[in-house]
Amino acid sequence: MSKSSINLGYACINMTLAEQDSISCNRSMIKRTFLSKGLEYVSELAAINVHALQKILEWNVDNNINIYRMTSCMFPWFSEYEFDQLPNIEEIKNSLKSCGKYALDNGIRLSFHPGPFNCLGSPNEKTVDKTIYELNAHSKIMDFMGLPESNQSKINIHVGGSYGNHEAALSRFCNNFKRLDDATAKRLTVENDDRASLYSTKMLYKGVYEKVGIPIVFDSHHHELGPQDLDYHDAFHLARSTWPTGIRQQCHHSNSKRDYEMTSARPQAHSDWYYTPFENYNEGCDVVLECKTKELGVLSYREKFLP
DNA sequence: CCAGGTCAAGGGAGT
DNA sequence: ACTCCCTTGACCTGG
Repeated sequence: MSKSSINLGYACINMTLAEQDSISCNRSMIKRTFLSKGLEYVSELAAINVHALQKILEWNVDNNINIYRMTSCMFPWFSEYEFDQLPNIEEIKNSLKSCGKYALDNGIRLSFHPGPFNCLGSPNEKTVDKTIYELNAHSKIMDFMGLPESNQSKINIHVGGSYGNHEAALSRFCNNFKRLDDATAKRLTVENDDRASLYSTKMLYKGVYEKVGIPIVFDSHHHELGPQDLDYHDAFHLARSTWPTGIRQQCHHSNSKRDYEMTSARPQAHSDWYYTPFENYNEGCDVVLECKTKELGVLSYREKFLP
C-alpha cells in the first residue's frame, strides 16, 4: 500500500459469512432473557461471538481488507457485570487473545464505535457514570486482545447532545474524559455529527481537541449535514491535523440513500452501495465504509473506484 | 421455518 | 405527548 492510498474497511457484520454459515458476532438477548438466563447464557453467546470474530478476521485477510470495526454486542449486556464474573471468561480471553494476535500479525486495524447512549457530556451524573463504565469495558476487550493502547485501536464516540449549550457540554465532555481509564483515554476519538444542531469538525477541534488532545474522526456524509462552518477540504484537513504522528488518520464514508436510492429516505440514511468515492486529496488514510452492504460494499467500491 | 412484533440505554427532531 | 432514529438488526413468539 502506498503512503497516499486509502485502506478500506467495514463495520461489524460480514454478510457473506452470515448468510453462508450463520457466522455473526452479534448474538445477543433481550432484557427478559438476560434476567432469566443470566451470566451463563451471556458467556455462551460471548464465546460464539468471539469465535465468529476470528472467522471474520480470517475472511478479511483472505479478501485483503485490513480495516474492521468490531461490534459492541460481542458481550451481551456488558454494562451490567464485570467480565470476571462470566463462568468461562478465561476461555473467552484466550480466544480474544488469539484474535488480537491474528489481527496484529496480519496488519488488521481494529476499532470500536460504542452506541449513541454513551454521552460523556451529559449533565446527568448517572448517564456519565454508565458511559465511563461502558467505554472502559470496550477498552478492556481490546486489552484482552493485546491491541495497542493508542488511537491505532480507536474507540470512537460522538459528544452526545448539546443540552441547550454547546460550550458547557463540550466542557463537561472534556472533564469527564479525564475520569476514563488510562488505556480508554488513549484510544478515544470523537466524530462530527450529522445534524446542524450538534457538532462539526471545527467545533470538536476547538472544544475537544484543543482541550484534551484526542483525534477527530471525519465523517464525509455527516459533514454535509452538520453545522456548515467549514468546507469539505478544510474540515478534512483540520481533522487530519489532530492525528498523532505514526497513526494513520481514520475517516468514515457513506453516501446518502436519499440522493441515490430512495428519494423518500432521510438525508442521514446510508445508501446500500457507493456512488461517489471518499475524497482524500491523495493523503494516506483509513476509511470505514458505512454502507448497508458491508463487506460487499467494500469489494464493489474497490472495483468501481480503485481499478 | 417464517413473519411480525418487540426490544436497554440518551438525546434530538418531527409529528 | 408520542414516535422514530442512531453504534449494530437480533430476539422471541405464535402460527
